Amino acid sequence: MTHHGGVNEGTRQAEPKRRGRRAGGEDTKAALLAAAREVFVERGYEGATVRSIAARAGVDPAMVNHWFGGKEGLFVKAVLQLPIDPDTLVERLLDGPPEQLGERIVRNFIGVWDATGGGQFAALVRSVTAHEQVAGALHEFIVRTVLHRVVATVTNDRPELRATLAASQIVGMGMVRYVLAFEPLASTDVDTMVKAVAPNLQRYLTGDIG
Amino acid sequence: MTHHGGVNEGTRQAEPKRRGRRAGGEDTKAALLAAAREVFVERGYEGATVRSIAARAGVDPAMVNHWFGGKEGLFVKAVLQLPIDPDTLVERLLDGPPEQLGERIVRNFIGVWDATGGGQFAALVRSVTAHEQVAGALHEFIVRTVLHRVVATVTNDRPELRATLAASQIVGMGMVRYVLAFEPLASTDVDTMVKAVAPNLQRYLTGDIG
DNA sequence: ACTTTATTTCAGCGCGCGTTGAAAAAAGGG
DNA sequence: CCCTTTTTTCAACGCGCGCTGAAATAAAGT
Repeated sequence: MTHHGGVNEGTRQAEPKRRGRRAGGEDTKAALLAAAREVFVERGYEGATVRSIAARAGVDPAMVNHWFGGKEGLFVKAVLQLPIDPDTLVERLLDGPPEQLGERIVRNFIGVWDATGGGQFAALVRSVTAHEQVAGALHEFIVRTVLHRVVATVTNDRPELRATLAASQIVGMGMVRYVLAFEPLASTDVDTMVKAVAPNLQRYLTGDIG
Repeated sequence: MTHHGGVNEGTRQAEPKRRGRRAGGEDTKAALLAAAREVFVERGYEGATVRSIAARAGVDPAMVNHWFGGKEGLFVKAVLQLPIDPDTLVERLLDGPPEQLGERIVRNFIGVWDATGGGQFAALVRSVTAHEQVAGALHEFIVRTVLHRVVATVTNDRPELRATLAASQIVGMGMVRYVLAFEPLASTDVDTMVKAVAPNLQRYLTGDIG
């Protein structure tokens, strides 16, 4: 992996990497973003090094500074970017009968995060340590801009508590499915998950919670 | 959420530090463990530095190597140690009518982790990145040695799925309460939590999950 | 073809990390 | 009291980190 050494003598025939602009079609920025998502997921913010990300992208570490202003900027662009627009999500969740809200939430949640391979969710969670803003972002997204608005349309009985209760089930599902990967839940298909989880979610949203 | 718990040795005076053995009564090992728990919780494994832990304990960084053989050893002793014996827990959970299993689980879970200030749970979760063994330990503890055995006493309908579903609700509750600290759930009293969560847990354990 | 601009590589700086080994100071036994 | 053992501090090592500035090269503009 790490071949370094200033040996000038011997059988060194491999010519040094060419400098200058890349051939057209190669996208350094995109390669860095993809590699960053992978490495941040695998190793967390502190554990992921700029050098390792650049290496996976097949690119010089200095590119991170050139394109993203540093590790922090790359992190924000790569991980903190949500895979779906909140307004679109709320709209989709409210499109249908209120008594199937739980089902739509489970379906959309799994649909969205499964599409990213779960990596983005894991990255968010694993980054909570490194950046307080991540916990804030999760709260802002999951609770305030989505669940709160959804809950408000179906009841006005302790909407904040109901929203966080629902969040606990959703986050828990994400943790077990994407971060901890407990089987069999991690591999269970969407329909089975819906049948199992949606009723509980529905109860948090509209049922009797004491 | 500036939660300062535990040892109050933080304000060590800038006296001319003398060498050699400490005066009797001071326990360097315990101070390091307490500080380590705090810092690992706050910053994760990679983010927590040996120097910062030692500083908080009011002790020289070299003490980490002397007493625990290094950062890794300190981490294992401080964080990976579970706050309750699994067998005791299972015994307590099974002591009572099966239809109140959900309630007993919620009560014991919150009771145990609240007692540590939630710090230990947060530390476990935040360490999943750094050490694969942590995810394994969580699975071993939550699912295999506790939930599995408990579920097996009440049903033989897909016990593994039921156990992981229950785990998803429990882990989710822990995440929202201790790691993400979403309000109002993070500050909700045990009885209210029981009324809200226990029925859903009960359904995962003994109810119709499709 | 020549100039300009955008992109990339490279060498290396300064810093903080985990760790080490020796020396110093307290405690304990004869 | 001296000698040994235990505990602690200290100075410093080697390493890898994020980041920088200049040089090199490809692409684009005229």
